[in-house]
Amino acid sequence: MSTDPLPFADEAGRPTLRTVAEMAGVHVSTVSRVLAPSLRPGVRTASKVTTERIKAIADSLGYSPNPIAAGLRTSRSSLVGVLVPRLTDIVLATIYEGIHEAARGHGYQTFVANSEDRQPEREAGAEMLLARRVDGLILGDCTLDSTFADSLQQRGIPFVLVSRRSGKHPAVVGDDYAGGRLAAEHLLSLGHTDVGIIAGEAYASTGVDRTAGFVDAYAKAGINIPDSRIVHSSFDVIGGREASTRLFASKPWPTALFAVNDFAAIGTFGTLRGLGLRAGEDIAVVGYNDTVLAAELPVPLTSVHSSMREMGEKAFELLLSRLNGEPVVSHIIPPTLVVRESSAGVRSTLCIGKN
Amino acid sequence: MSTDPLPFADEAGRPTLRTVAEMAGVHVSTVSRVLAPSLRPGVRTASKVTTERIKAIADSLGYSPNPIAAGLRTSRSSLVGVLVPRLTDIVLATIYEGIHEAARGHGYQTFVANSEDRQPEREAGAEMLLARRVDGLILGDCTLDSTFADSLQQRGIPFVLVSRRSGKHPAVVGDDYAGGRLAAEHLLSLGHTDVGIIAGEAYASTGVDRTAGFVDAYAKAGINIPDSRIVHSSFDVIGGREASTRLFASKPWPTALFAVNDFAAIGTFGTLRGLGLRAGEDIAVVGYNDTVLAAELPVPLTSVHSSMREMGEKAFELLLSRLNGEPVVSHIIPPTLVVRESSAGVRSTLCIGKN
DNA sequence: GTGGATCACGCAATCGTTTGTGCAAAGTAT
DNA sequence: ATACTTTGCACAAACGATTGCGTGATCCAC
Repeated sequence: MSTDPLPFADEAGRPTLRTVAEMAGVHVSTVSRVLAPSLRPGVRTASKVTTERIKAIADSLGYSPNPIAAGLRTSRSSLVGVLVPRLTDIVLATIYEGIHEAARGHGYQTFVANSEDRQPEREAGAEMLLARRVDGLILGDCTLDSTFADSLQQRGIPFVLVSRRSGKHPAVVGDDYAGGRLAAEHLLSLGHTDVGIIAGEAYASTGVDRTAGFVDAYAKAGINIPDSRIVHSSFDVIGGREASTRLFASKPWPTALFAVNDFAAIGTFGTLRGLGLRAGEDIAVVGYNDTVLAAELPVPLTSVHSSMREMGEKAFELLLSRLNGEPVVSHIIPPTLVVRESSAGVRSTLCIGKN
Repeated sequence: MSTDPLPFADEAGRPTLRTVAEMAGVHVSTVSRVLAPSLRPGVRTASKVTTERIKAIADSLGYSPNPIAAGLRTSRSSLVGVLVPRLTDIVLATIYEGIHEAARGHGYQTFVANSEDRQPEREAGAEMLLARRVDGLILGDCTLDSTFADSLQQRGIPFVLVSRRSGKHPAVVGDDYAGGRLAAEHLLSLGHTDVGIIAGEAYASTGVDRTAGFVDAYAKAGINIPDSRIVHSSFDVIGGREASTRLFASKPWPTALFAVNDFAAIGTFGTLRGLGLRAGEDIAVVGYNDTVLAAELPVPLTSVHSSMREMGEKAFELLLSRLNGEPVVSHIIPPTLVVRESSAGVRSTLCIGKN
């Protein structure tokens, strides 16, 4: 079944550069130059005929270069590290898939670590990735207040941010402010003057900017949203449930809800139901991210669509530019509003009657 | 701000073994033996005093070994590759988190690749991971029919399966057959005799076993579930919607639904709603996996709980045993049923009236 | 046909660790 | 004191790839 053991193969029996060189009757350095042509100018290649022969032999042997050995020599790993709060958050998982795909397309692989959105884990995760000698970092868990990104920059580590912005560091984010405004204008057009906001974590630019865009759009329409109508929360179902419970602790109830995250929006459904309110009938609910679930819920959820996959892809490309020493410019992806039944027909007057 | 450049540091300015050796006035080999003590018998270590001194210097320098260089020498990478259909599936993401955590606890890191449940991507992903010289593989996307695992075994590559079983290969899975039976017994106890099954992909043992357990439990109760009531689907919301649409294409309608995946169960909600049926009132719905969403949905979803995180952890431990040459025994995790409103009060008689 | 440029390739050092072997110094037994 | 074991460390050879430099051979112009 198995072929004869190759000469000069590695421990696992894989052909090495030497195997190919020996079979082609040339020196390993020639093989290396043929198989991993340096991009730099002034490097001389082999003749056409030798090149073809070497490539043919490498192909027939199924040679694949040992990235560990190459990495040792070049001190480049073709690896990028990705730090996310958690992969079980579908938003981050989708962004990560985008990063992963773009990286693959450029000969890179990705390494991911969860930070749980906690500083010790964040630092430990980054150090772990750096210990693995990643070429650069993509941070999906940056906080507004933290100096973590600053310290990375001081250390000269190439990185970009994704999803959340922080300071002036290069980042690929959605236009969260505009997204918040879209949600606000939609609810304003339906006549809602008393709205509640499930605002997400106060340290994440996503929630903060979406909330700001929403509040400002209301202000522009002459409506002030009091602080009591803005409740922070985690970006998940539990967070939405808890925040909405607080929002509905006393009357009058708002006639519409804006949650800065679809899962938080889903979390409000339980609360509403407990109060005898039906989303999409008695109260309007708008989420954010337009995750795959939004359209398929029992009550399809109106949501601000952000291209998460694209965000991941762009983030990798931005990091790649940075690694190549090219100028980097932050990228902002415009959102769109997808109106569905959770808000479509819920005009404010209907709700006011209920209260 | 920054300290003086270290002598014999690497390109990025990190201290190397040589830096430590030079400062301690000993040879690098001594430092290596102190800092990375070999487990093998017969290796001689340094004296207590030298050991302490070296460790102190390494600590103060913040030395961290270069895994690339170590990997080149030992041809071990302390890396395990994980192959999943997709990380945006929260079930796999949770399993992956479990793997990741367990790996970290043992000094390993993980590399993940998506296979999209397609054979070419599966092979490409595995080859990529192997090219990166992972020490072993954890496959979360094995199919029942495929010979992929067989071929890996023939090549002598250490691997274990997780979530899905295939052949006799070592695996960590939930007891899907028992889980299907739990769901069936619950619905039987509510008097449902005409049930539909959203069975998942025909190539995945999870869906197949859950369905078999369910069908067999019904058979035991003297009720035969016809093939027309068993519809295959993808393991996501869309799959649930499509499958349920087919199930309800003609009357009589089933009075209960068992979906082998929570997301597929959620997908049925849209269909049911379109037909004027309300899950938890007119029809009973049972899902599988008890994902975080299940409890928080507008209609909380009855679901079979499987410990996905634990599954991931155990899978890593199993792989570790295999890597250490210890005997490996497959592990089966028992499921439990969590009853919620989507089925709790839906007795069959109520539904029959509707039909 | 000679000088110089260019081409095609080999040589050898190197990346940072690990580990088999060698060898003094110290310890132990006689 | 001699012989013999143990201890504590240094030496050097790997691991597989990359790359600056050197060197013969070939080519072109004159």
